[in-house]
Amino acid sequence: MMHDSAADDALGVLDRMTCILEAFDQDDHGLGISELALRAGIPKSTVSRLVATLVRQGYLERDGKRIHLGLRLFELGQLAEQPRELRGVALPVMADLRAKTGENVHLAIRDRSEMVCIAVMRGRAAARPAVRTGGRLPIHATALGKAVLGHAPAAEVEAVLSHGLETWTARTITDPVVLTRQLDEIRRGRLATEAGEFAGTLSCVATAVFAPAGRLMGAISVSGCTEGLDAERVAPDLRAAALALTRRLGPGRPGPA
Amino acid sequence: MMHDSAADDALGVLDRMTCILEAFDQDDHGLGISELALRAGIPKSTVSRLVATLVRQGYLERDGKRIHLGLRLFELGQLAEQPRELRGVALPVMADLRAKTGENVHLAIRDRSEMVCIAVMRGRAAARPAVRTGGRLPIHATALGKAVLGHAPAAEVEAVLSHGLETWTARTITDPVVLTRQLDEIRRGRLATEAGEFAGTLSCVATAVFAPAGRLMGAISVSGCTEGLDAERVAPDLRAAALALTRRLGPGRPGPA
DNA sequence: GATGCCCGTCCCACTGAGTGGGAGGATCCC
DNA sequence: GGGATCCTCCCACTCAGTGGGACGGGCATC
Repeated sequence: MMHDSAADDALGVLDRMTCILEAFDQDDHGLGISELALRAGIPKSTVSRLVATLVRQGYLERDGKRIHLGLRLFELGQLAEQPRELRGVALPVMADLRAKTGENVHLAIRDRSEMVCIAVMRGRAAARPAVRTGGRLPIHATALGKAVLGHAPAAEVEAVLSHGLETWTARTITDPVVLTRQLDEIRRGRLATEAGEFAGTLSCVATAVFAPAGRLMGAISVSGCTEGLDAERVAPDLRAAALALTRRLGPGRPGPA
Repeated sequence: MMHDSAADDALGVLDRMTCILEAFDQDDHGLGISELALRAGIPKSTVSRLVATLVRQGYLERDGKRIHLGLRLFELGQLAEQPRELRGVALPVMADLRAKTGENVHLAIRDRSEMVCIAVMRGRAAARPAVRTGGRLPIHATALGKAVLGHAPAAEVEAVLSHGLETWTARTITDPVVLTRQLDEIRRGRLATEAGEFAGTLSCVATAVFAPAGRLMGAISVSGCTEGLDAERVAPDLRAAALALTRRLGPGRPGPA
């Protein structure tokens, strides 16, 4: 039982569950047991049994043969610490920033070498945003990522660099030296920018968001078509938004425990 | 091992995990292992080990001794079928409804005998909304709940009634006959209303939301202080919003599989 | 700096929860 | 009706998971 040729096989029930949950992506409208078993790399009979349990718990739902992610995940997700802390206070600030700039506004949190998008607001006439809420972005190829990374401890920056800088477009920064130089400037107060480094025709300007105690929380950005977006124009509004966020994050808990 | 006096004890790892995740509620800012073990009713050493696994998977995060719900839950939650299907198309419609009425606007989905709130927008000068996004409401004591229940199959209505109608305020409807009569009217096309049946000073008007194929999706509501809210005034806007939602839900998949 | 308290982790012998190959039954399509 | 799929159920095997208790660290209090 449970012996693969390679060395990557999952061991516990929880790992199996994760494999199942992660088999879903945004454009599935329900998967069958067989498809799920295939994607998760787990025998069908095991998947069938696990799915039954997960349905009972509300993590999955099923409608005949179609299985999809359940309401309880949404519920729990709304209680997740970092998004909850930020989203509530950020939405009005983001709405204001969108009104002033007319562009797409994003709020994201760092997770290792990716950014997880916590909120998105679509600008008036702007391009379709590159992520949905809950989506992930590469940290080194986005303004949001660079804004956060610029204020992260050197060890963590190193971890990202050594992780390898994946190429997304011809303009993606893949040279650690170039990236490090940009991060230095960001640390000194410049806004993080990005032009076509992640998706062909999109550009973005971002800045880090701090809690009052100085704790780094995430980043907020303004983005739109590369031609239409004037970084100089949106800079003051973006900076003001970040400050407003810090203020609204309230007295908060003191720094790191 | 694992023998309780009562007959309610959880058996599998997944049940244990659920107990742990559900031990968190909205006003915790991180729990310790001991507190968690206490709430979940699981031995400390087991909790310690499970938490380590859940942290590795991203469902939990820990900062020193404080443990809280992790980003991955938020991520997965955003992929949950029902909220995803509705939220995206609903937000503009809700914003519009708020602009027209000035009151709080809610969108909710049914889960057994409760409604899960999928989106909330706070009105201009309105009372604080009674739920946050991701929160639950009793189905029989809210307009949102009654709006959905009015269009549910008789068997499901029966299940809710036999489940017992919990008292929330002096005005909560606890008589199955009275509730059934209201549901009949709602089925015939009346808007669902509620005045102080859930929370003392709040009132609400709601209507069901259908997909184009006629599939019942959830409900949308307008709510505010009992004195300030004029059901007659908001009714046309509310009905228009529900229709707009159906239209925006697109061709969609055909009815039940 | 000794005492007590509470914290979270680790150890390890025990065992039943979880496993998965295969049978079985339903459904659909050619 | 034959064949291809799909999902569930059965059941003997065994290893993943368990939890009592020992352990070491942090923090008041005396």
